[in-house]
Amino acid sequence: MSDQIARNEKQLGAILRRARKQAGLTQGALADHIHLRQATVSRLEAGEPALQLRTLMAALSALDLELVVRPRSKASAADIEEMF
Amino acid sequence: MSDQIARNEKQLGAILRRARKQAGLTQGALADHIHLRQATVSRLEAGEPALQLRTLMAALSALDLELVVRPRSKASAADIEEMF
DNA sequence: GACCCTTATACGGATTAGCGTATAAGTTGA
DNA sequence: TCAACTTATACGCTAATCCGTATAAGGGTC
Repeated sequence: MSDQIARNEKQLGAILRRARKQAGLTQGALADHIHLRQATVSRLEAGEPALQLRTLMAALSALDLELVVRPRSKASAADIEEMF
Repeated sequence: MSDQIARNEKQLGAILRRARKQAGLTQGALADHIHLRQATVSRLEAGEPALQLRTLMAALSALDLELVVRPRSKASAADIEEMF
């Protein structure tokens, strides 16, 4: 799988949806884990920008994911392997 | 600089603060760029969890940063650092 | 001390997330 | 085809964001 880069809410939501499915969870099951409603998970994955940061972090945590913040890469992800 | 890993809102806020300072911007200047108030930037950097996702993404964009979502790695120095 | 720049905090008001609950719409499998 | 599961959407409600504006609290220099 290639890098999961998110520069906006929609990309972030799409990444979360893929990760959740890969974990074999439904929106409802994930929502239970993080004590939020299934409707909220739905909106998160849909990329709504006005959701709370807490919702995102809770979902990431439940899916055992972490965020990395880095300068925007100009080149496509494919040609950057490791620089050192 | 090593990876900027964020597993919670506080770490994310700290990363944003470092990035902003490195860019030579004040909270007010950054707030102007993304059409938010200086007070909102302050709360974002303080790691308040209930801020909107839109606020985070706007700040990242203005600082020319992007997010990478990946499986959690082993505990890093950054985690232990802010672990109390 | 006094001054300036930056950051943190406050108040009233408008908008809205997330709640509980419920249901419509979409998807999958027998 | 159709039932079962999953996801998207709705309504009334409470609480909290973010707004504009303003001010208090730090931090540095003279």
